[in-house]
Amino acid sequence: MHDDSEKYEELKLENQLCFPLYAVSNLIIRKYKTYLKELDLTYTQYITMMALWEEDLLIMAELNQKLHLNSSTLSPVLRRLEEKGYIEKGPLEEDERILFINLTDKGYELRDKALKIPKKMAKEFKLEQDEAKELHRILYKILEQEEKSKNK
Amino acid sequence: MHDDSEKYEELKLENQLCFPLYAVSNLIIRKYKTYLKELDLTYTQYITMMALWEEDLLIMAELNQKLHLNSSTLSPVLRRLEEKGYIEKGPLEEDERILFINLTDKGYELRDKALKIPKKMAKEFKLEQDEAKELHRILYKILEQEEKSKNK
DNA sequence: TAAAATTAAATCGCGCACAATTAAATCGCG
DNA sequence: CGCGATTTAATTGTGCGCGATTTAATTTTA
Repeated sequence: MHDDSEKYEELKLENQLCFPLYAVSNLIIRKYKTYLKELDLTYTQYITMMALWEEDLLIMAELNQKLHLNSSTLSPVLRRLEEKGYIEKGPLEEDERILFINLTDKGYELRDKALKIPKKMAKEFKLEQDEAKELHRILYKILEQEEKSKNK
Repeated sequence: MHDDSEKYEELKLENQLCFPLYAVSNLIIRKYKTYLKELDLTYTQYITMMALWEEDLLIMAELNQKLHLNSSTLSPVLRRLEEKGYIEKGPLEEDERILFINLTDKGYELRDKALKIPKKMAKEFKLEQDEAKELHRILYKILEQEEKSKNK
């Protein structure tokens, strides 16, 4: 009743949610690497491009919010994307503290090459469609909960 | 019908599973930092300690498998845990290629301090119990799928 | 309107994560 | 036994992720 396994139950790896989340996230990013290498992108660079393919011309603050990453992570990512010629960026004329970011033609063109990646990744993970949907729903519930608590 | 939004639907951030997984994983680790700072642990060091609290005396290969991390990640993590005095490690006598790892007394004692962390984290994320269970189940399904494909 | 406060992004330092390579110990086959 | 093949972990180099700090532009306020 009062042995270790009872007392420390909450500290077991298998009873955490954070741990499988972390492990699966790492696993998926590892899988992406193979395919992203062909596009000369890292995973973080890839999701940054995704955000820009959806809406060209973003400012840093918008990208921070969309990707849940702050400028100390994204600044060097954007620098590398610019060096590769996929984006261009600079201070906004109206307010030079603000950084605008948009795609170059080369960045636009990459979108068609990227199209095959989701198809390939889908084959790697065989979840039932309702499981995938449920996973998606719960994860976004957590993210939205966080958004709300931030805006308080 | 054949406009951009249709063609590139699969490339939208909101249609990915990887992206919310990655964002939630980062978010949770960020939350842990506050509490782990008191124990002088990083998140990766914390899950390493969790593995050892469950089963003292592991070898590197076992830890790799348990944490889904390889030695190039864990070697420096273990070095830091040893520097902090929480673990000790060294070559196994029977086979000096193999690294054994076990807790020091100080490492054992940390377990009681760590006990409050799961309680604090539970308050941060308000998921229904059945949602948490379902999330847990699906994540482990993905991890087990990967295990199997490795052992082929 | 000049100084103080605020805002936005960049920089810095640290610790992962990982693929690729290296180093060292053991195994196994002739 | 001897030596090439294999196994195991450590090292190396790159790119995040993040908190804390810095830098620079704009806004507020006295």
